[in-house]
Amino acid sequence: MAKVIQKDKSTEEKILAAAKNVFIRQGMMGARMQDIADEAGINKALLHYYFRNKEQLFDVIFMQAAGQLFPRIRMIFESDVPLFEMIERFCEDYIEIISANTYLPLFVFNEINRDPAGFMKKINGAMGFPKPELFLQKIEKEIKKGTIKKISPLQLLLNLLSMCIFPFVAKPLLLVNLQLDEMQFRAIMDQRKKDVARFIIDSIKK
Amino acid sequence: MAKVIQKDKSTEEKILAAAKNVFIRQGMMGARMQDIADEAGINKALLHYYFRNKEQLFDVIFMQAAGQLFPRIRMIFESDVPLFEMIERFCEDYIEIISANTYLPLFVFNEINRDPAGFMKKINGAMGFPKPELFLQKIEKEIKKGTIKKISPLQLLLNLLSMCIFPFVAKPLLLVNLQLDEMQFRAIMDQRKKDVARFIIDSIKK
DNA sequence: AAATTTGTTAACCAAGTGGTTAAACCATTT
DNA sequence: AAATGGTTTAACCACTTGGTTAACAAATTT
Repeated sequence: MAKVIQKDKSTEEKILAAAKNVFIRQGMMGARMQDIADEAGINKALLHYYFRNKEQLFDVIFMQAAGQLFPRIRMIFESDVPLFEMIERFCEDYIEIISANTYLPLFVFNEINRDPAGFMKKINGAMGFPKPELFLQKIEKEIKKGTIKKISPLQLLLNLLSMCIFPFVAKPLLLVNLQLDEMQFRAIMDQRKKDVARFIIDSIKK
Repeated sequence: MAKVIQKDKSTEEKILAAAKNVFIRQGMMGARMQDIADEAGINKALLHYYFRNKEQLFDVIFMQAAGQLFPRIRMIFESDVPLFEMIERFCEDYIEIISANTYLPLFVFNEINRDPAGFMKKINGAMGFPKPELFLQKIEKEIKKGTIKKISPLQLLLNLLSMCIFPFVAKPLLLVNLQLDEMQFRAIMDQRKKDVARFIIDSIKK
């Protein structure tokens, strides 16, 4: 029970929390090791004691962020449920996951933009990137069955991803432009779980 | 074919072109004045001769980019045409405009994220940010008339923006993950102009 | 053509930058 | 209490950063 053989992790945790904040605010390039140390309330040398250098620290933060997102997306895309249910699940789960870390999408897209090949290598090496093949197949099957309208599966996938992910990318703009606070934004996104799914299904069902 | 050896291009133009590339690749924080000078093929001191400092140079680039986007969006949102036509126009025009500069959305969202209040001040001072009020009103009117389904106007606006803008934010991911080249991406986005409008209208019309 | 203004450069600088070092601190073990 | 070994710090270092200077070259004006 109280078998805490682990060394005291409070410093490491403080560093990770601080680094996450700074990297999100400033990006990999803009982040300063001194800022991270200050935010963690420690000496800069101690950063290098726990994480050899900036890139390694960033990778830990990034993989930690990616690790809490991609595997769950993957599971949804690989689950063998009917198309409409898969759409509903994706909206529900994706928006729920990201609502706890709204910064994630912009953070991830910036990293991909900075180094697309390196990103895929990192991710695929560690956990495998979500592949939407099954989702695309399901769409084609339903079209052939005649249960949904004829539509490009790729375009439908883009629509689903867009409507779930984009509002988080645009969050700072929405907050300042529509003068929303965090709670209102959260409420809108909560409503959106059901709205997006219904919006899509309404559009494609015959 | 490299036809124009840009000797006729003025130094200022060379700087602006170089700065744009570097700022897009590296972001405001990641960009180095030396890199911009190198890419422009000039001495670093000459950069400061034309643009006093980095921030001013960035502002020029940014306002130039914003200036070719926001006024046109504004015009669409303020044009007095029926709802469905406004949706069609938005998809058509937005995707067409951005296709010529696919980097713009991510660039803009990063800047907003870096300093939301400062962004609004800059933009509103210079050109006015597109206000979707008329669009929202039109939706409510159509709902009352009973020509479209009951739907939250804000959610519908988010859907429209998401589906038009997001694919450009996600472009590097799409290219590397779906193994597309620039031409294929362009073709998909071209197809999308009509597809998104129809997708939306199919979903909301009674 | 002389004087003046504009464009361009190499060399430089102060203030950071990521990263290292050596010494100190502190909880256990001996 | 001395020794141990992981943790933390102040001081430091080599290098990069944005920005400046002073001299020079090329137009432009007189």
